[in-house]
Amino acid sequence: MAYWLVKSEPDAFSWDEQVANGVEPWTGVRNHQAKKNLTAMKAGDRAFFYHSNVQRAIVGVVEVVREGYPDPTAETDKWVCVDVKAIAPMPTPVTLAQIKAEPTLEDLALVRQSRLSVCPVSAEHWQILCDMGEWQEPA
DNA sequence: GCCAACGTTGGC
DNA sequence: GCCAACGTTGGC
Repeated sequence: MAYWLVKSEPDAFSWDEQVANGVEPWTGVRNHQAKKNLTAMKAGDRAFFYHSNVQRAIVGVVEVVREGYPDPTAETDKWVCVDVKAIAPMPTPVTLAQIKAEPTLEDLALVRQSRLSVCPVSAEHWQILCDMGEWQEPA
């Protein structure tokens, strides 16, 4: 299983909406590197749900339930989206400031490439971030 | 609101 | 194919 981090501006699409909707298509990616990451996602992969801009924190965890397919919101079929399902919120949201203050996370794609909206997360970094957020696997 | 990073576009 | 101009994203 691979791990990821997906970003959304809460003004456009928030974690609360993700929870309310359950399964939601992750659309609107118009960047080739982000698309590459979306394409590499497998069903069952986990991703952190990150609020950019106003909150700047990891606020929840989602699971990939449908692998890459053409993004219906794109004018051409060259862009890709996946479906993700809300699993649970982070008990303690992990802020960007905390992430930047943690030396073991300095290579995180989120930090190194702040504009990339879909980033891979290594298993080691995933574990560190789960610890920081006091993540508990739902029963 | 400003600015840095980065992607895209278009002239040459 | 290079590079300047411009637009967008996202942190501060």
